[in-house]
Amino acid sequence: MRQKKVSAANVTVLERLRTAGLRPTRQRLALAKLLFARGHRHVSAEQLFNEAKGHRVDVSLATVYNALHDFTAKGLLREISIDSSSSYFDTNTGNHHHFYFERSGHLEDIDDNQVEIAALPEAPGGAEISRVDVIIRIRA
Amino acid sequence: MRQKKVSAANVTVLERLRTAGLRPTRQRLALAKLLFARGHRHVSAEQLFNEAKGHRVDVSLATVYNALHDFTAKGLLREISIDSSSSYFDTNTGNHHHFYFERSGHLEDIDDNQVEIAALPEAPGGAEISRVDVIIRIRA
DNA sequence: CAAGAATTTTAGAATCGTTCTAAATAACGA
DNA sequence: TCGTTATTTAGAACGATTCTAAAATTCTTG
Repeated sequence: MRQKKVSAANVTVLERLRTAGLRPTRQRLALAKLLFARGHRHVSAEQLFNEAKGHRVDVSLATVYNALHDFTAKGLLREISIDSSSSYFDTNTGNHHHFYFERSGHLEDIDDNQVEIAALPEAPGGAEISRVDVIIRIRA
Repeated sequence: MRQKKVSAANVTVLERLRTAGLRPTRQRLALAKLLFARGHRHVSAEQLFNEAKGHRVDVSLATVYNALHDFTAKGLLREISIDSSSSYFDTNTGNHHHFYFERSGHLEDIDDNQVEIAALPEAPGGAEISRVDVIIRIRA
């Protein structure tokens, strides 16, 4: 295989994978670069797969699923299921909420500090709350 | 077919269907009775299908799906997609929120007045908010 | 650097929930 | 009752996702 120049983005992504305890394989590096290149994103497996193809990144669909799940398990991504037809993966893993555009299926982040929850019920049996998701559905 | 005694529950359900503009067929009546017999519930299509079988209600799976969607379209049910693996239908159509038990996949209603949202962002472009869902995820 | 162990990738099959099809049946209104 | 319209149905089809088991790659150790 041809030797590839190690760019700054490459190094960063490589370190992120290593730190997360994931072997930085060619496929994971390429997918991580696509995912984390700029700003936060919401992608489905199929979307990422097609994007990879567009960038001449040769990966199988199974690998895209594996990578998305591995990244999620290691906290590099967060999985979102709003529409039952498919799952989305969010590169923003911090506290935040979502606008959901019902017509298009599009998702948009809402910063945590834009939503203020004044009262919440106790979790039954004093169970631990893993997180609170607020989804604002937009009909238009 | 054998003539069936028209019980009070029957009448109520029949009226609900008619009022909603749905023909009260044998199948829809039976499913509606199962759904609305007591308290609020969250059911998947498969669950309702099996429950019907258990009650000697002879319906096809396709009809269960049709009924659930028809009921939802007419406002008798609300559809919820939290776990991407399957959809749930909630007999509680009023304003309320949910506990979601990640381990079991179980859903539990939270009364609207138990959650107080003090601040919400504007919908982009002044779009109309169709509803706000709050999901409290319980890890335990 | 070589060799072995452990992990990852892959194509394609398999699975699962859901929707579609088109024909048979049932409900409605006149 | 009759014709019209809506509903039900079995089974095929579908789309997203997971599984399989073999091949390839990465890591570790010497």
